[in-house]
Parts: sequence; structure tokens; C-alpha cells
Amino acid sequence: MAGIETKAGTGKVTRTDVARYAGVSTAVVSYVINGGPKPVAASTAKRVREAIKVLQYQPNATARALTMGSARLLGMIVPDSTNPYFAELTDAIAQAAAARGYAVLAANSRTDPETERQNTLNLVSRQVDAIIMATVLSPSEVAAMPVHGIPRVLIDQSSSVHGIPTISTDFEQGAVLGVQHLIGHDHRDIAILVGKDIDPARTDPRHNGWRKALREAGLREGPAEFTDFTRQGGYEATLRLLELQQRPTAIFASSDLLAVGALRAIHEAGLSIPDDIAVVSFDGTSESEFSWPQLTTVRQPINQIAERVIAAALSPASLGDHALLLATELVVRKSCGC
Amino acid sequence: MAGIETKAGTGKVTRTDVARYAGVSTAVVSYVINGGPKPVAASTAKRVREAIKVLQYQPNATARALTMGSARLLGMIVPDSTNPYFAELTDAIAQAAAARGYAVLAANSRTDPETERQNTLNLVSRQVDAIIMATVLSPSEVAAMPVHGIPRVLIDQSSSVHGIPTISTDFEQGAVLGVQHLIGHDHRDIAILVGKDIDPARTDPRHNGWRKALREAGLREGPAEFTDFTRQGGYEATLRLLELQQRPTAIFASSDLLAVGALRAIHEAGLSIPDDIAVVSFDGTSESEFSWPQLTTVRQPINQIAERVIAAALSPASLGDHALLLATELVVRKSCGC
DNA sequence: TCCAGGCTCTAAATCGCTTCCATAAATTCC
DNA sequence: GGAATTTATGGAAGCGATTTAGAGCCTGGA
Repeated sequence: MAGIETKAGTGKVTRTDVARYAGVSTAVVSYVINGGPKPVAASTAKRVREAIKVLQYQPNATARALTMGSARLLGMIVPDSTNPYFAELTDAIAQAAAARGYAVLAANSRTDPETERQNTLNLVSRQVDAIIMATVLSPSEVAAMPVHGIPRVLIDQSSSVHGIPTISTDFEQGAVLGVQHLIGHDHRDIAILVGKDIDPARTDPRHNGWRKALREAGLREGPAEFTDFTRQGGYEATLRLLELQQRPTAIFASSDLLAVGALRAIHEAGLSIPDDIAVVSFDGTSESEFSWPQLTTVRQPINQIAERVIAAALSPASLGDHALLLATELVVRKSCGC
Repeated sequence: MAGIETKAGTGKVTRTDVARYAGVSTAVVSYVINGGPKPVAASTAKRVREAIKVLQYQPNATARALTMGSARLLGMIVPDSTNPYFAELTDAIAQAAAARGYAVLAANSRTDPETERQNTLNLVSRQVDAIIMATVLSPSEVAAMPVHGIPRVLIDQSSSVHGIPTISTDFEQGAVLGVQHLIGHDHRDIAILVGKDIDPARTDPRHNGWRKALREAGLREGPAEFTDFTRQGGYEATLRLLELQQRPTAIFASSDLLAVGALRAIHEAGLSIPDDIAVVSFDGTSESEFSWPQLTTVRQPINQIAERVIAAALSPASLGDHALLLATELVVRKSCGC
């Protein structure tokens, strides 16, 4: 127990300790650990490995990061980490990153521009290898952030920002898919629930998709309710919808969260889903599968996104600065009336 | 634009660049940034601050971490990061940590012991200042992990592990609260849905609480269903419950996730909640507030937990190795029959 | 005029790791 | 048998920051 231990009790075992224990130089320890640039004799390597095991040595990733210029760390910023969609996406991305030896440091901007800026600065300061972000900032603000050459990948928005690759679901196409399904059920009066953007000039592509599907079917635009991107927001917006003179017969919710809020409002009004009001949502999180009734939803290809995002983040040059939009899939369940 | 820039185009601005630009030594830059150990003349400080602004210098946190021996980083491991309870808890903890200048690196063990071990090793290697974990390992396995003195804080389990502080909700008390409420509604046949542990010998304290409340009320133990800690798990377990000869009139679900699955199963069976079967859940996530009907739930004090956990993680000595159990609160909504 | 004592600021060591360069030992080739 | 390789190891520089020890320069008092 005594003897070659490290400097009494700090608990830190460094590569120097291993080298001393194995009777080699620190360089050799590195070679063994990394299959390093130089070869090591089998017998020596064995001694080193034994020392590592005995001392329970773990390389100091911080020091390694300093020399290598990479901490094998990716930063991620989302506007609401408790939104199941972002929780699932973050998890999928972390999973894909882990498969390549990277960890993901996730931050929550709480839909606040200032917090997002601070998060970004923090990640830059921590020298992450790339930043994956669903931004609430305007393109010009995003472009202006001092990231000192750290590559960024934008997610969850269809429009690309000059010089920054974007990978996202094709929101517009997805919305078209969902609304068309509702139209197929003979609904003529289809409302939409959409998150309100900080920037009123910006319009949610799902909103455009809804418009487009309606227009193509020769239907008039139903009511559009803008609200917070939360269950509560969906609930309140739907309450407003229900008070309308001419109540819509169907609602397209641009998020599962919003849809779940909508379901509650409709239930409370004593109306039946889908008979009185049909609902189609967007996202396809697990929550949508267990609501009552089960939500028919436009599923985002989370795993595909995760794979593409990681690929882009890890080889910044591979993707241009254009937006790569991935197709959605309609998951038919009960809330649409099928 | 040209001139004093850094080594052409790498994008990295180091303290050396700032020092050169300001015409001082690198030490002075440190002093200015940190209000450092030595004072700096006002005029010099101003020059340095200007250089920092012009060059958009951001200290390299990795290098700082190496010298300081702390990256101001906390590690966290949960068994399922997409479970809304853990998502909300992680967020609250990250929030509390951020208020003290720490970031949280979260990992998902997917309820897999081996993954949890790897996550732990990874965090140790990254020199996090502390590890906050909801473990799926046995106490002895936890104790045996080579963490080299990195403090750990256990969460989400009532029993403490020798030498490691634990902060958690008082699950047993919470379960008693929930079950008593059901008993108050004259239910005599109350089932429980509980997550199945990897270690069959371990018993969930909520299970004990349910037993205790029943016993104290002189009621016989209703059926207990063990299942995966997911919505799907709750759904399947409830299906089994519904097929029972003597169907329970109430269900206590030891998690919102499980309860949501239960609601769907009950709805599908054409039964009414709470008239045919009442449900009380555990956790109190936002999801429970928007299910149909709204779930009466035993709320975990997430923010309190977060505060305590961060305090414990940041001053390891402050808390002994005992378990600090926080009280729950019953949130009465609709699923209980009130 | 000189020197003590304050202020500022610089030089240099250090954190743990990677890797280039050099060196020593072992092997091969005439 | 000695030179030329090949193979295995060690020394030391450097990554970007913090911090200690100490070097100049001023000021003021004797």
C-alpha cells in the first residue's frame, strides 16, 4: 500500500507516477497509452500497463486538451432543455458524439438572447471543438458572435445563416404533410398553433407550410394562434381558439408540447377529439404516443439529425454553409380521426 | 486590421497576444483579469482592458483549469435524460451551478451499469470538480469506483452509501402521502406501479411507503407491478393490472412517466378516471399537469434538491456521509377524484 | 546627496500531457 | 569485425494560464 504512491493523499495520480512505477520515462507512458508515435517493446508496454492498473491511473483530459488543442468536447445550446423534443435530440446527439469519443456540454438559453450569448462565450472559452445551437438570435447577431473560428452548426431552423452550416428538419414540408392529412379528413377550417418568435418579423416555416397546404387545397386560412412554446402556451392558445365565433374543426400544433396543452383545453371544454376537433402535432416525441387520445404527429428524424449534426460538427469543411433539410414522416395515430 | 494580430488565422487569441498589444507582460494581463494577486496601475489596466476588447480575447478555460486544478465543471449522471423528471432536475442543477460559475456536463447511463462506469471514468478523466449521480450500481460498486478523491453526491435514492453524501426526496414519505390521499377517497384496493431495479434485492422506498400507508390504515396490500421506468412500461404494467380478477380501484404510480402510461391503458379499456380507477403519481413534472385527466401527484422539491446538491458538491466537507431527505408535497388535481 | 520603502511590473516555474530530436542498444550486412 | 541500420527509450520544448520572487523606478526623509 505504501511506497511508490503519489504525493501523499492528493488523490491525483499523474503520468509521472506511472513512469516512475514502471521504471520508464513519461514519454514511453504516452506511447503506450496512445499507441503513440513511437513503438514500445512488448515487455516494456506490459510493465507500463501494469503500473497503470495498479495505480488506477486516468490520463488528465484537461492537460491533454491543452496540448492537443482539443478537449473532445462539443457544446450545445437549446432554448429549452426540458422540452422533450430537445431532451430527446440532445440525448441522440450526445449518443452520436460519444460513439466518436466526444462528450457534449449542453446549455439552456431559456429562449433568452442574452443568456444564449453568455452560453456561447462560455463554450468558446472552454475551447469546445464545435457548437451546435438552436439559436434565438437573428442571423446577423449569430454571425457577429466572437467565436474565434470555432465551427458552429445550426439546428432547428430552416433558413441558413451566411457562413454557418445548418441541419434541420424540413419544417415546411412537415407542416404540409400534417395539414394535408387533416384536409384528407375533410376538414375545411384548420387552425394552427405556433410558437411566438422574439423577432416578430421572422415567420415559423411550419406556419408557411400550413398556409401552403391550405392554399393548394383551395381552402381559406384558418385562425393562427401565437403563443409560448410550452404546454401552458398551447393550452391558453387553444382556449382562445375555442371561444371563436366559428370554431375550427381541426388544429395543427407546431409542437408536441403545444398539442398536449391543446388536448387538455379541448377535453376541459367537454369536446371530443377527434370528433369535434381533430389534432395533428409536430415532433413525434414519446409524449405524443401516450397522450389521450394518442397524437397523430409529424415526426422529426431525430437520429438522422443527430448523425448529420455530429458529422458536420466534426468535419466543418464537409458541409457548405447551406441548409440541409431532412424529411419528416407522418405517424398516424388517433387524434386525427383515422 | 493587420499588425498585431495573432499567428495568422488560427483564430486563437492568447494572453500573449493581449500582453503584446498592450505592451505589458502576460502576468499583468492575469492581474487585470482576475483582480489578480498583485495590483495594477489604473492606466495600465485600462490599456489591457482595451486590448482585450479589441482582440476579443477570451481566456482559455482549459489552460486555466490545468493550472488551477479546477475546470469549474460538475459532472452529472442520470439513468434516463429524456425522463422529464431528470430533464427538469438536470436543468435546475445546471441553473444552480451556473449561478456559481460552474457548468454541468451531463451523461446518460441508460440504466446500464457498464455505461455508468464508463461515464464516471470519463468524468474523472475530465477532472470535474464533483460528480452528481443517480446510480444504478450497488453501494459497494459505487464505493469501489476509482474516483481519485473527486467528491460525489448521490441523488434519487434514499439510502446512503458509506462515505458518500446523499441528497434526495424522501420517497417513502412521499409515497405514504400519495397513498394516504387515495385511502382518504375510500379506496381499499390500491395497486402500485414501480420501476424494476436491476438488483432484485433492492426495494424502491416508494414501494415501502405504499406498504406502510396500507398497513397503517389496516388495508391489505394491493397488487404491485414491476416494470420498465418508461411510459411504455407503465402502460404494459397497467394492462396487466386491468386483467386482474379483482381489479384495483386505484393506482399509485411511482413516477409521472409510469402514470402517463397507466392513463392511456385505462382510457383504452374504456374505463373512467377517477371514477373507475383513480391514479396518483409521483414526481410532479410539467407533464403531469397536462395529462388527461390532470394527475394528482406527489411533487419532488426539485429546486430545493438542486440547491442542496450544488452546495454539497461544492463544499464536500459540509455534508457528512448521511442521506439528507427532502419532503414532498401533494399536488391535488383531477385523477384522484377530488 | 543617499537610501529605505512603496508601487508596478517582469521573469520564470509550474500544472500534466504530447511529440520531436537525440541517443543508446541491438541487429544486420559486407 | 566494424559500419550502417533498425529499434527502443529518454530529454526537453511547448500548450496557455497563474503566481511567486525579485527587479526597476519614484518618492520622501535625513
